[in-house]
Amino acid sequence: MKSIAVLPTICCGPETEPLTIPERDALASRFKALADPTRVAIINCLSAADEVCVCNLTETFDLSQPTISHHLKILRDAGLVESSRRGTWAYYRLVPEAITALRGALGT
Amino acid sequence: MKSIAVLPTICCGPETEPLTIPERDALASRFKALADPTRVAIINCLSAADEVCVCNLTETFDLSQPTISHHLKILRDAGLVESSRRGTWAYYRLVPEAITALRGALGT
DNA sequence: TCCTTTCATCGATATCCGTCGATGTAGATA
DNA sequence: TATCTACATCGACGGATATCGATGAAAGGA
Repeated sequence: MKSIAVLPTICCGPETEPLTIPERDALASRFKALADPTRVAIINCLSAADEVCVCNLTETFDLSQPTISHHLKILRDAGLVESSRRGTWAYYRLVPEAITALRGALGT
Repeated sequence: MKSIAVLPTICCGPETEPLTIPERDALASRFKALADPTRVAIINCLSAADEVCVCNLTETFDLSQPTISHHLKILRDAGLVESSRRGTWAYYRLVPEAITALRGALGT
């Protein structure tokens, strides 16, 4: 239910303008969210389904439940995923626009 | 003068296969190389010209020369840039295929 | 040969990050 | 109310990382 901050500028292409400091910080923050094998796997897992319950993730990965929750928070803060609770369970899904925006930052 | 390891699999798209552990590790390593504002700015700087001398980078950024060299090594190890020495100077350039491959990993 | 310049590497340090157990919170059930 | 489950948060610990000064290596010039 959050608005998605879209990357305003392109990072690396043939005719590329210099990034401002806030822009390069924002880009690095987003890449940092993907700079961990577990988080890459979570994103990959979410991309295969509309929604994934946290309980499924804790089963899939050989990590403690707090660790999974920690990674999900990082992905949430980066705007790459969003969550919603239904009853006792929390379901996470990808934010496709955020992925697309990141991809766009890597060139035209 | 190095061969470029191309990302074999796509991370996050509509019909996406699960990543193997080596694949997700390789992807995370490459994203980690971009998970720093200085390195994002270096990539952005390199994308604006064919080649950039290290001396220009040390002038551009308010960081010590060893720190710049450290970041360049990380980008080199990730295969995102390559370098060549001519005389006293070292010139760095982008590896466009690596950037393209990373972009491809973020979807079709 | 000696000195200067350019860049890479080394060693040290402060901070960041991934991980875990313990605890808190909210919903469901009884 | 009491209790159980699913998930988030807290606090702590160990390992990784960004940064620096000092040093090394290689090339050019005096």
